Order: sequence, then structure tokens, then C-alpha cells
Amino acid sequence: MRMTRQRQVILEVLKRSKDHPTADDVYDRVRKVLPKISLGTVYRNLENLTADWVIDRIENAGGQNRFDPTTTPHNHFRCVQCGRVEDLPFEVPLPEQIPDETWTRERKVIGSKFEYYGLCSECYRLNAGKKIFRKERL
Amino acid sequence: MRMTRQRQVILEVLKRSKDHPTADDVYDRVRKVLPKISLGTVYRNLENLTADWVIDRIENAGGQNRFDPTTTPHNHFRCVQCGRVEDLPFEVPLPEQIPDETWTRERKVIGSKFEYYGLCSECYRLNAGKKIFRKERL
DNA sequence: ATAATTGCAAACAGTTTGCCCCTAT
DNA sequence: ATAGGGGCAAACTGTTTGCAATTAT
Repeated sequence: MRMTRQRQVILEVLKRSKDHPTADDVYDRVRKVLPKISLGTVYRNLENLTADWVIDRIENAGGQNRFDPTTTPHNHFRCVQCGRVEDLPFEVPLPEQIPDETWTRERKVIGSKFEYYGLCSECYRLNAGKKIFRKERL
Repeated sequence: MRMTRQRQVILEVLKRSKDHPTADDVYDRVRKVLPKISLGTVYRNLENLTADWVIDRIENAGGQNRFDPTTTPHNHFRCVQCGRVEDLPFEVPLPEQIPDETWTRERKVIGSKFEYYGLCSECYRLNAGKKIFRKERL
């Protein structure tokens, strides 16, 4: 991987971000430094950096993906209303080994993912009392 | 919600599926019974059924959403290569309560999600020895 | 020198929507 | 009878790709 100015700035922006920005977010922030960069370049770099494990992609089918400068294991809280992703400020005690060996032997288990979901503080305040997550729960 | 023939068949197809089909998958299967149904109708129904908690949408993955006829809590294994989602054939011991009360008070935590990911048995066999998940791991 | 990378635009995939007709209640 | 739902196509959003020009190594 060549270290171009674009890649450098994208990476800096990302490493400085604590909010797990979307590709658009990154694009907007990078453009303040490199106004002529194209969205395609941002996508290509996010892809390459993800492939090389420099950053992490938080996937979200249907909506926008988000990118995480932290590649060491940690867990997230996801807002089901606005899509915001926050790091959990505490550890979650997760099982260290998979109980079923027959199951494990048949596939390659690479890792696991845990997250809480709900309403972030802002959406919670804005929606106090309203039923907004699907129809009848919350 | 009116019970139309289309909704009925979509629901039947889904309840019979153990593989967490995508909207396309559902469309293909439903078309064997109702060849004239439109993809839009399938999407609209999957959306409504999800909103009414009749089915579940599996959305934190790349690519297409998948749909799950089981709405009671259970966990998944996701293949990072083909996207397939399987139910885990065992229970995962997850934390029952969130350790940090200050954190909890500020937002509305609705639930949590846990999954293993890796290569399903088919992709594992096909890719034995190859490095296919991102660049240098596996 | 040359292979990787860029900007740009066009293409793509998945999903949603508007409109007008139809049908379950 | 009438509001909710269907079919169809067009629109939309997020992401990827082809190409010719540029740049890090």
C-alpha cells in the first residue's frame, strides 16, 4: 500500500474520530483538508484499510456501513433510531469457548460479535413516551 | 393487517425456512406458488411483518438483509464468505444485566445481539488452506 | 519506469415509493 | 363501501467500477 496524501488524511480523520463515522462522514471531514478528493477514493481507501486490518468496518445491511479506528476487540451500542454507534464504556463478560465441539469442527469460527441496541441518549430524550421502534414494543 | 393471499404465502414460506432467507430468496420461493407476485410486495410484507414482530430482520451484516421466522431470543452464526446465517444449536451464556447504571440511565437499552462468525462448512471445505477473509488472517 | 492510486462518471445492488387498480373486511 | 394492499415501474441510497491521467516508490 502506497501512502498517498489522500490515504494519509483519511486515516488521520478516522483515527481522530470517536463516533464510528459513515463513508459520507469521512468524506465530509476529509474534504475540509482535501476539497478535491472524490467519494470513490474515500470508499476505495476505507475498503483497503479494512482489508489490511488497519481499521474495522461495522456492517449494516440496508443502511450505511460505519468505520471503526479501533481493531482490538471491544463492543458497541447501536441506536436503532439514528444508527449511531458508541463504544461500551465497560467490559462485557462473554463466553471464552464454544461449548459444542462437533459444531465447531465442521466450520471455521473466526470470532464473535456482541452489541447492545436501543435508543441513544439524544433519541431517547426526543422520543420520550413515544413508541417508535417497530410497532408495539419499547 | 389484512390477510391477503400474498401475505399468507410469504409468511408460510418464511415459517418453513430454516436458512434465514434474503428478500430475493423469499421472492423466488413465493413465486413458485404465486408467479405474478411482485418483488415490491414481498418487500412491503417483510417490512410489515417485521414491524408487527411476526418475523425478525437480521440487519447487521454486509449486503442484503435476511429474515428470521423465529422472534424469540436465539443466536446466530454468520458465514463471512457467503453470507449464510445459521441458528446456533446450543445456548450462549450471556450477561443478564448491564454493569454500568449511569450508562444505562441515559439511554433506552432494548436488547442485545450476539453472534459467531466465520466460514460455514461448505465455504470451509471449498477454501481449505486459502486466505480469503480480508487479507492476512484466517 | 511502472504499478498503484486518483477523480470523475456511469453502473450496480438492494430497497422504497407513487400511482392506479383490486380485494378482504 | 372502503381502507388496506397489490402490480408495476421509476426513484433512491449506498457502494463499486472502468478509464484515462497522475503520483509514490
